[in-house]
Amino acid sequence: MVLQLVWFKRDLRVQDHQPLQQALLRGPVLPLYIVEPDLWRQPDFSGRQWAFCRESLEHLREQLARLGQPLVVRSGDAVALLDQAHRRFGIERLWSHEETGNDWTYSRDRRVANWAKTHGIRWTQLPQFGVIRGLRQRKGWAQRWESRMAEPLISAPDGLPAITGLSPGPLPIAPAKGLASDWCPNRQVGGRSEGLQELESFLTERAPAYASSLSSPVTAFRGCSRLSAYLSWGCLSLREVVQSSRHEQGRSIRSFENRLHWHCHFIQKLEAQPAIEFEDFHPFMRGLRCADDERLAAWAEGRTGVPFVDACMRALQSHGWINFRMRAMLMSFASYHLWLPWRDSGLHLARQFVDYEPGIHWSQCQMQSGSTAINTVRIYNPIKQGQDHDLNGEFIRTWVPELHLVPDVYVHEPWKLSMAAQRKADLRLGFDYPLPIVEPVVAAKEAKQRIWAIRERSGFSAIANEIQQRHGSRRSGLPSTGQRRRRSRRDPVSSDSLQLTLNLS
DNA sequence: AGTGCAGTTGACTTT
DNA sequence: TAAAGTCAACTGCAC
Repeated sequence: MVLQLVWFKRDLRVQDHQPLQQALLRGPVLPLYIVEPDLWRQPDFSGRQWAFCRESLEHLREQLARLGQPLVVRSGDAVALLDQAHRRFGIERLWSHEETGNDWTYSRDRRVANWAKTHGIRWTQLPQFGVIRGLRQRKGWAQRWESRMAEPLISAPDGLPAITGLSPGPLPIAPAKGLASDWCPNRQVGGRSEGLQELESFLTERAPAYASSLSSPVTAFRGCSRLSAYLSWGCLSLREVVQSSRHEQGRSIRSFENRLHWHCHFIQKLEAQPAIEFEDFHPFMRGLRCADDERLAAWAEGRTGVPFVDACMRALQSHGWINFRMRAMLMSFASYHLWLPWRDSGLHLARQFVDYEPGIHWSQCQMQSGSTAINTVRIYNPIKQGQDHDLNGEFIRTWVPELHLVPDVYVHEPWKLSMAAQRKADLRLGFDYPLPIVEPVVAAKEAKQRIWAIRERSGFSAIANEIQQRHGSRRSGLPSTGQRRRRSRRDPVSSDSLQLTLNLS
C-alpha cells in the first residue's frame, strides 16, 4: 500500500486544512502527529503548552476517527519515525503546513527535507497564514496577505479511508521525561470546539467592547478575543477568523482585524530572518545588556516590588495569558528598568504563554527592548500604566494580596507608605512584600540615556534604514532626521517659501 | 468692561 | 503599543 502522509504540526484541525484536502485527492492518507521529546525540552516550550496541545490533539483524533481514520500519534525523532512509516507502508508524498518556528523546528525541518529528498519523496508545505516564504523585501506584502485571507475556506473532508493494522498509539501525559511541572490553573482549554465557542462568543457578545477593554488587565481577560492560543496551535484557521469577523461591522471589529493582520506581519520577520530569535536586529544593540539571575528571578516570580508589574506577572503565571499592553510593559520593565538581555526574559515569557508563537514573540521581545531600531523607544512607566489601567488597584489587590489593605493612592507605590501607614495596612515592606529592586523613575531615565547614546552614534541610522527596507511596514518608518518641517501653531498651513527655506537651512 | 495673571489644556516635539 | 517636556491658547477669577 502506498500512502499520502499528512504531518500535523501546529495546525490541529481538519477544517480549512489544505494539505489534508490535497493529499486526499491523491489517495489514502496517514494522518500523523509526532510528539517530539527534544522539542518539548527546548527552553521556550513548557508543560502548559503541551497540555493545551494535547487537548487539541484529543479533539483532532476524535474528528479524524469520525471521518474513518483516527489520528496516529508517535513519540520520538521526526526523521526516524517518518522513515519507519515509509519502510512499512511506502509514502508517496509528505504533506504539511509551512511552519515558521524556532531554530530547533527549522533545523528539524531541514533534516526532514533532506531525508525526503534522499528517498525520493516530495514534501509539499502549504501556507496557513499570511506569511510569505522566500520573500526578499516587504513591499507589496499587505496586498498578498489580503488575497491569502480572501481565498475560500476549505471544508472538512467527507471521509478518510481506514488504514488496516495501524494502532493510533497513546497520547502521552508528558511529552518528554523530566520536564518541570507547570501549574497553570486558569489556562484556557485546548481543542477546536473550545476555540469555536470563543470565536462565537466574541463575535456575538464581546466584540463591541473590544477596543475599549483591551488595554486594561481588569477588562481584557473577558474583552479580548482570546483566540490567540487557538490560532497558535491551529485549532482555528486564521482565514476562517478573518472571514467570520468580516461579517460583522463596527469600530471594534476593525481594530480586531488590524491585529489579525499584525499577527502575520510579525511572523514574517522571523520567517525572513530566523536569527532574530537570538540576535538583535540592529548590530549596535548587541551585547548591550547584562545578564543577572537574581533580577531575572525576581521579575519572573512577580516580586520586583513594583506592584503593577508583579500583579501582571502573577496573573500571567496563573492564566497562561495576559493582554498585549501588559506583555509589552513586562518586557519593557525587564529590558529597560532591569537592563536584562531580552533573550533571557523572552524565554521566561515564551514558556508562560500558552499562545506562544515564535515569530510574534521574538519580534515583540526585540521591539519592546528597542533593539529593532526601526521603532521609537517605548519605555513604559509601570506606575503610570497602573494608574491609567487599574486606578483603584483592584487588579493589583487580586494578584498581590500582600497589598490588600493599602489605600488606593499608595497601592501603585507602596514604598511611599510611612511606617505608621504600613502598620495600619498590616504590611511590613521588605518583609511581606519587597521594596522595589530598582527605583523605577531613575532606572528608566538611565536606560533611556543609554539607548539614545547608541541611537545617536554615527552609522546607526544607515543600518536602521536597511532594517526598515527589509522588515518595516510603511507606517513604522523612521522620520528622516533633520528633514521634517516644523509647523508652528500660529501658522498652521504655512507654505511660505521664505519660512520653508529658513526651516531647512 | 477690560486687563492681568495663575493655572489648565492640548497639540506637538524630543528623548 | 510611551513618556516627558515645551509652548501657546484658553479659562476663571480678582480688581
